Amino acid sequence: MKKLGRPRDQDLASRRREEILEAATKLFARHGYQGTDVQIVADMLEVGKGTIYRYFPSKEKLFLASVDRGMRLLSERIDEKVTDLGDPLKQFVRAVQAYLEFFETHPDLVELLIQERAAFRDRKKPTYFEHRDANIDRWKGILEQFIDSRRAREIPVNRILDVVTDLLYGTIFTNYFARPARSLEAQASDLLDIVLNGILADKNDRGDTRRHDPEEAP
Amino acid sequence: MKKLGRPRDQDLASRRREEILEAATKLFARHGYQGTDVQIVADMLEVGKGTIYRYFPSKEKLFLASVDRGMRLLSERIDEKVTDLGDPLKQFVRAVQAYLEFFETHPDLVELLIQERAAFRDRKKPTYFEHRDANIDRWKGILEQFIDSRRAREIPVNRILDVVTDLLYGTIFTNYFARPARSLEAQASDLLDIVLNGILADKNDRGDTRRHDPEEAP
Amino acid sequence: MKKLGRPRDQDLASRRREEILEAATKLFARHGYQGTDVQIVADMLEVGKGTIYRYFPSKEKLFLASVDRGMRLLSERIDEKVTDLGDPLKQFVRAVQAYLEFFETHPDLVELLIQERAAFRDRKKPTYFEHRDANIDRWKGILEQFIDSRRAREIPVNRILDVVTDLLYGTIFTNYFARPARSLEAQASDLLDIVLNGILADKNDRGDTRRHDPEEAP
Amino acid sequence: MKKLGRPRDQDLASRRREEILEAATKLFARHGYQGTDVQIVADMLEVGKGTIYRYFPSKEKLFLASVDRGMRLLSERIDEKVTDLGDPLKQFVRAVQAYLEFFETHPDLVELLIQERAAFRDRKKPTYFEHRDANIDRWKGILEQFIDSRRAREIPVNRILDVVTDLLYGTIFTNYFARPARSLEAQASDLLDIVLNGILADKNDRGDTRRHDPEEAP
DNA sequence: GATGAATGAGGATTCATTCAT
DNA sequence: CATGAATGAATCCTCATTCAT
Repeated sequence: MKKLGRPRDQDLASRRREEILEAATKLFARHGYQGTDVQIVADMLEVGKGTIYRYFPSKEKLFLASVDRGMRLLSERIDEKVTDLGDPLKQFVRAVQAYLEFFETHPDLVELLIQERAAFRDRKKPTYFEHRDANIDRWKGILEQFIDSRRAREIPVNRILDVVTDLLYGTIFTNYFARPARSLEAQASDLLDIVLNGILADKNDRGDTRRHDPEEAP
Repeated sequence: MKKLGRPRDQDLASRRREEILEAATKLFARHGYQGTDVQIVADMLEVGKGTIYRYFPSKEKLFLASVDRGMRLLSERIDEKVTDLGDPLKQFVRAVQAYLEFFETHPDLVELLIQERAAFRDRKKPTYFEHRDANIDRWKGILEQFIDSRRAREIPVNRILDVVTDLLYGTIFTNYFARPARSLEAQASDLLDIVLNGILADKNDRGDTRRHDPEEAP
Repeated sequence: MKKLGRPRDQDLASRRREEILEAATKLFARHGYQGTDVQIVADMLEVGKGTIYRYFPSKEKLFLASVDRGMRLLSERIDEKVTDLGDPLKQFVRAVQAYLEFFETHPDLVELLIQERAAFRDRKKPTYFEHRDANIDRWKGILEQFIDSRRAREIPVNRILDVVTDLLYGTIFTNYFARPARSLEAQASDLLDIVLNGILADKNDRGDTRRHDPEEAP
Repeated sequence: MKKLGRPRDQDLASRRREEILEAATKLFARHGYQGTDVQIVADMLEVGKGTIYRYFPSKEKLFLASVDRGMRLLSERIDEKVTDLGDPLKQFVRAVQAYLEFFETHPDLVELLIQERAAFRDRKKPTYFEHRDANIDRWKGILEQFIDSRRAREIPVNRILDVVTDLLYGTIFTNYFARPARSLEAQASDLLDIVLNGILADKNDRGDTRRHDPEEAP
């Protein structure tokens, strides 16, 4: 007697969820979190507003699920690109390229990251950093390998990763809202050139930059 | 010849403006743009709401003026620190240090930058980039000098500046909302070490990172 | 001649109705009329929401049927207790006792009566009064008998019934939401003592209470 | 410098509050709590909806303040009528009369009491009982005096008050929604006649009504 | 000049009811 | 028959802005 009547359709449900997240991502990116009425999400999908609320209990949850989906897609993309590469340097380079590529083809996600920070300032660790922290150990391992092989200078991996992740983070924002369009490959290459080689001609030209104290002249 | 000296009212008015901007900065940072009622700004200053509107024609203008004030303070601070330094490398290093220092002591401004992007997504070039663009040529000159002197590798200055400004931009955001507190000097130093020297032990270890095409194996 | 005996489905249907009303009574009492979603009634019975609508055409009808069921149970209970008692006074006393007892064991019905008045203020004579009016003539007869036998004072039975029904009505509400628990028997007894005997020591001590006009002192 | 600008007008504020409560009482009584949109309160007063919210932070608070105001008016009215009467019986009689009178001229309050119980079932002790409890001790004293003077039978005052307050409570509800209009004086008088004198002709005619156990025949 | 009283457009969410499966 | 997916009208409350005092 349990299963009379219309059966619950799990497949339908997850297809719907996905469709809704796709539309929501687009609209939250276009209009911002506050500027997006749940109604317009419903309109875009040609369903009733109540339907959205069947799948997501609130606008907030809908938004956060959209961000999370975006970050999952990013992780998957990077994993795909990096798998099967033995050389740690190659893995590193590919990851940087994949990261920049992903955000170029998914600019909506950049917007979502900003919106999330703006709207949930004090309620939630940003999804971006949650995902970053979940992956960071793997990259520590890869970089350590690379340093152990003497191909990189002996810099604590944490410092390298801080600099690199900050640089990438800053890059996607700047690309997104203040940089004239530009070839991705060129950009990745330039960025890597500097990170890998630095800008100095001579590595000994910089005595006063370590633990520099501005008050105490040399 | 009624009044000698500076007109008193002018002064009063600009002191008021400044007070309002200071309070507004704090509150917009704490509650976000949407979350900040003009009323609470008035409350913090113990004036009527109407008074705020006498000095700023709208909440939007008040907010943008707050951001602008913050960016002006940043520019002034950097200028102060850099003036009188002859060596271009020293100027560069000091500017990076001053920038990071400023945002550490003025975290509210980081928040304001995010809020501005989130709230005025499509209405306005972010104030941050307006200021950056106003200063960038000066830094191009400094870096060119540096390169001409053969102390830096011959990399187009635009590329260097893109990487460095992206890195700084990413750093202040990450510092602001996801990094455990850490000595500023150490951070500046680590960042500069990598930017100046790169992470590779050997500058010839990277043939495949320029204009890399992932599909075409070497 | 397909089916002998009572048609099975008829039975099933009315069992279902009864189950639904039982659950609905509990839930309407717990959450109020507005606060009770049809969904939670379905959930409690582990059926689909549509099933509820198969048995009751609307939430309103479901609610009113719940109240009606409660009042029918009350009437039945009182009839049971009163049948076979010859003495009119005994019948009266037993009815009062049974009434108070019933509402003590069915507090949900008190809540339903309030909810009905609150929600259908202007759309319907309260079910409680419909039932009361249906029974009142019988009690008039009983009381008249009692008065005719000279055991009660010659007071118009309508007046007595008004006072008694008002008192009972007030008692169940007060019991329900503002009285510390107390023995039912004691309560019934106290109430009847006052109604039957009054509170005065001397029946002549009250000249100024009949048709009293506060402006005109005696 | 404190008191420049438009001064706060305390008088205006409390006049407004009173006006709003008056309108709200009428409308909550007419349409019920749920059925009353704050907008229609605003409309009745020809002000904006926001104005209502300036004076009461929520619909709930507005409603509860309306009930409270009603109960305060009732208390005042009874106090007025009872003051300066020496005889405890007279005070009692007058209070009963004033109570019934008040609810006859303020039927809206009856409705509010029902609505309050229906809507705030589990969130709040009903305002009616809060007020009743605040006054009950005074009446205990008065009745005790009366009993001590041997004019009333020796019944615990609590029992008397329970019966009387229940009766009054039941009466106002029944009057309000199920009784054909009737002279108040007559009603008060009938009610008091029964409470004071009881309905029995002979006080000894009721051996089986005290602590009656229906199972055990006499 | 300064104030704070008034306004009302705007937006998130709920839930009774319908009906395709 | 039974179900649960879909719907959208209904409703509370916020807050930027105006302007009489």
